[in-house]
Amino acid sequence: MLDHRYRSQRAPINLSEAIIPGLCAGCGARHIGLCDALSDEDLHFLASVSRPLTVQKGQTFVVEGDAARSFFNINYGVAKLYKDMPDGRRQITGFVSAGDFVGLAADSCYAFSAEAIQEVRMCRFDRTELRNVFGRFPAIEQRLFDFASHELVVAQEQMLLLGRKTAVERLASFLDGWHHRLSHTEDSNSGRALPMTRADLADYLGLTIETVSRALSSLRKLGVISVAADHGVSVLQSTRLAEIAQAAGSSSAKIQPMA
Amino acid sequence: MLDHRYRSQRAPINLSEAIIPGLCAGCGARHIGLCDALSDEDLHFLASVSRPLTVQKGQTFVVEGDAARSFFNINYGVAKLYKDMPDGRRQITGFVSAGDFVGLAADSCYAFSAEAIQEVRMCRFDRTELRNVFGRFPAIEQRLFDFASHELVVAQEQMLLLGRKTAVERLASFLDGWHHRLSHTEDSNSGRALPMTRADLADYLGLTIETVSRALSSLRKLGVISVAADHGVSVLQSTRLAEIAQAAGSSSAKIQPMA
DNA sequence: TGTTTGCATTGATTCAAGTCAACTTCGAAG
DNA sequence: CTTCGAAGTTGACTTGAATCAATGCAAACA
Repeated sequence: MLDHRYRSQRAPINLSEAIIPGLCAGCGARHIGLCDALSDEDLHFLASVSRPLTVQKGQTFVVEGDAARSFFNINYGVAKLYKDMPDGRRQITGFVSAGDFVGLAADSCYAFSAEAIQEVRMCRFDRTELRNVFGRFPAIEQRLFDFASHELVVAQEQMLLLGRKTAVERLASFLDGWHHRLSHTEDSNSGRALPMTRADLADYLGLTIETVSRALSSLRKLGVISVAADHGVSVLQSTRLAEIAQAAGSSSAKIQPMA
Repeated sequence: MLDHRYRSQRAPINLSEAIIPGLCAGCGARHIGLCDALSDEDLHFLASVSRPLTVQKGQTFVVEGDAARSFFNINYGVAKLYKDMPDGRRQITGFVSAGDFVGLAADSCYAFSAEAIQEVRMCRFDRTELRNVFGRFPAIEQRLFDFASHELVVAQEQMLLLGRKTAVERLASFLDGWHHRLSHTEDSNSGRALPMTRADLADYLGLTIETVSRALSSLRKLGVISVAADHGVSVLQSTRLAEIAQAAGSSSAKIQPMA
């Protein structure tokens, strides 16, 4: 319900890529919060501080520790953000898709790496121009602020997941969240295969691929989801899934002893 | 080193509490990023949208799910932010102290609860006035944006900790971070007892109190820390502690086989 | 058409952290 | 001074997820 603000904002404008390189055709400027008509001067300015960028599946476009020169706004596709430990352990901190900003969690250097798990198209902004962009388009600053606040809410939710939930609860939480995310995007075909591999899920949920697989089997056996031949996951009972995710119904509704 | 921006900014101004109820005596407006002289009109405005607030140790001042009407800036003391599950499991998402903002991770409702673990003094702002405050003091908006970005970096770091680190690594990471945090605050008496209980540590690190205790014993036996009679923790070898926290030296410098 | 290869699933076993329980210490209350 | 209770430590045992290992399966390829 919250994602709505970030994902399903349809603007009447439809600026071609030829005019504003940084903004994709078809979606215009809606992703970055610009919904009003823009002056020629504004268009020229936007074109000067942003560039379109397409990265292929598997390609890394942000490397943890590199100087944080760019700031991205995703137009199409899904990418994973992650942190690696020297011995190879990896934690995926989030998946980003259309409308999301990438590059907030950065000071002089990026605090994470980013890799496309599908073909990803985005606008790249020069980070040094960010203040200027904000000055000219306060709507973008506000939108970015709201996005950051929302990311913090999501991050706290994820900390609860990683610190306190069981494997099955983690899977249920993720599937529940992804399900909602899809329903707010145009392509609400909830029966689709997930764009990420089991390894990505494991790295996101703080588990191993084997445990992810077993947890999916558990949920399947409970009749809450179904797993297709291509490993795609469909939610059959979304309410039940949400209950498992929040551990509701199991002990929150604990019967009070009479004594 | 990053905390420096948020914690050790000393402004020459020293506005009394009588003039601006929302700003504490002694620190003036530096916490919220106001370092220039303010006009009478500005002072009056600030007084109208903010109020000073003191909460005692153990007192909860933000409840998850409540309407997010206020926004806080901590002046003194330490508070814990946390999320609870219906069956009692708890995850502390962070500890906040002087200079920190509380209330970012909120939409219409707070996404977390907050409880003072020491006496805490803070400024409370009306959230509906936030836009007006930003409009009048762009420095605050910028500071808040920087703070939010930094919180995201910290949150991602914590996700890595909760998802992938061992108990000892988690403790080492926390102690290393707290050690740095202290060194940037005025009272850099690194031999101090931690303000939080073992239970708080456990809820922050996704462990049980017994495991926290055992991990502290491990680090003590390694000679990296010492634990005082009052359970206060002192760092003896900060470099070693940081290495353990990042799992460096164990396998990152793995010797490459000759073959 | 068979082979390879990358994912995914499932089973057997191990292990790090959780659970249960005993004990210590210390400060506050009586 | 004694008692009490909260907080912390340590030990014995259990368990949920990790690890190790085998197998399935379909797309890519020779």
